[in-house]
Amino acid sequence: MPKTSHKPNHAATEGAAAATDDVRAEIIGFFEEMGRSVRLPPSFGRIYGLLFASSKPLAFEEICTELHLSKGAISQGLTALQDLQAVRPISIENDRRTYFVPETSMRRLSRNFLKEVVLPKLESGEQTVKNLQSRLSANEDSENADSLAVRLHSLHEWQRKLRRLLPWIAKLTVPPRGD
Amino acid sequence: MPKTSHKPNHAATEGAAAATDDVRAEIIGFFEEMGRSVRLPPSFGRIYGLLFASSKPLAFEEICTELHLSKGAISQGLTALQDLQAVRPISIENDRRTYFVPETSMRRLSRNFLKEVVLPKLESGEQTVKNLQSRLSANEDSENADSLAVRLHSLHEWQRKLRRLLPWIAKLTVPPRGD
DNA sequence: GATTTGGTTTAAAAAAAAATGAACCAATCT
DNA sequence: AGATTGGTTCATTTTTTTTTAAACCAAATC
Repeated sequence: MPKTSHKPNHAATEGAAAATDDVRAEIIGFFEEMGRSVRLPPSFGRIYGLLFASSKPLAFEEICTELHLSKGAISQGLTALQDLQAVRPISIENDRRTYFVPETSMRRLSRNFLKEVVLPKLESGEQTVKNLQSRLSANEDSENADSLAVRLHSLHEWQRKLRRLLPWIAKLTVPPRGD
Repeated sequence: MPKTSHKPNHAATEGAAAATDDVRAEIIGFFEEMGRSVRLPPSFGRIYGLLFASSKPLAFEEICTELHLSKGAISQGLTALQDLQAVRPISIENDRRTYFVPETSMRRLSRNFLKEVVLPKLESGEQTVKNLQSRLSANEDSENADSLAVRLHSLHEWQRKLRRLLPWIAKLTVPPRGD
C-alpha cells in the first residue's frame, strides 16, 4: 500500500473523496487549535481530530501513518487523551490491536476537562490564597498589609464564584429562567 | 541602593517585612501560574502579580529591578497586559515615568479576557464549522459524510451553547434561579 | 524457544516560545 | 545643540516544550 494518504476508491467517487480528505485535514487543524488553547501539544489535538473525523475506529498504526507522527508521539497522545476521557479504546474480534474512538459528546468532554484539569488547579489556588491570608493576618503590621488583604479577599470571592459556576460550564447550559 | 530585593525598614518591622516579601513572592508565583494556564508567558503573569501585591503604583524601572527581568520583557509584558486591560497606566505629578496599577476587579478581568481572547477564537471556530458543513453537504456521497455531518452538528450546537453561556461566565455569576 | 507484532519508555534532536540586550527613538533637561 | 532619561523594537540567545527514534517489553505466532 502506498504511503500517500488517499484511500482507494472508485473512479466515480474520486473527486468527492479528495474533497472529503480536505475537510478531514481541516477538522484535524481545528482540533489542533482547540487543544492548543487549552495547552495540549499539537499532536494530541491532531490525534483527537483524526478520530473525530473518522467514521470508524482507528488503530494505533493507522493513526501514525495518517498523521505522519512517530509511534512515541501517538503513544503519549493516546495515553493523555484516555486520561482525559477524550478517546476510548475498544477491542475488535480477532485483532490484537486496540482501536480508538473519540468521545463525541461535547458535554462529556468539557465535564471531564473541567474535572481533570480546571478543578485541581482551582483547588490548589484556593489553598494558596487561604494560606496567604492567614500568613498575612499573622503579622499585622506592614503598611501595605491592609490593601493586600483586600485584594486577597477579592481573589477568594472570585474562586468561590468560579466554583459555583463550574457545574453550569460543565453542562454548557444556561439554567432555567437564566435567559 | 543594593540590588537585593528587601526594602529599607526600621529594626522593629524587619522580620515582618521579610515575611511580607515572602507573601509577595508567592503572589507573584500564583499569578505566574494563573497566567500560564491561559497561555501568558511567565513574565506577564509575574508583572501582574507584582502590581497586584503592591499597595502603590509602580514605575517601569521598579518592575524591572524587582523582577530581575530585562527592559524588553517588561515593555512587552506591560503592553500586552494593557491590551487585555489587566493593568492601567497612570501619570504622576512631576514625574516623567508612567506608573502602573493592576485591574483588581476579577469580574472586569474575566470579562476582558473573554472578550479579547475567547470570543474571537469562538467566532473563528464557528466560521470554520459553518464552512465545513456547507462543503460537506456540497458533495453528498462519501460513505462517512453522514457521520461526519452528525459530528459537525454537535460541534455547532456546542459553540452555540458556549456563546450563550459566555456572558454568565464573564460575570462569574450563576443566573437567577440557577441555584 | 526464537520471531514477529503492537506498543511503551526515554534520551536526544528539533522546534517553538520567551527573555535578553543592543540599537534605536522621542521627550526633557542643561 | 548635546546629553540624559524613559521606554520600544527586534535580531539573537536561552529556555522550554514537543517530537523523534532507538532500545526495550510483553503477548502472540511460527
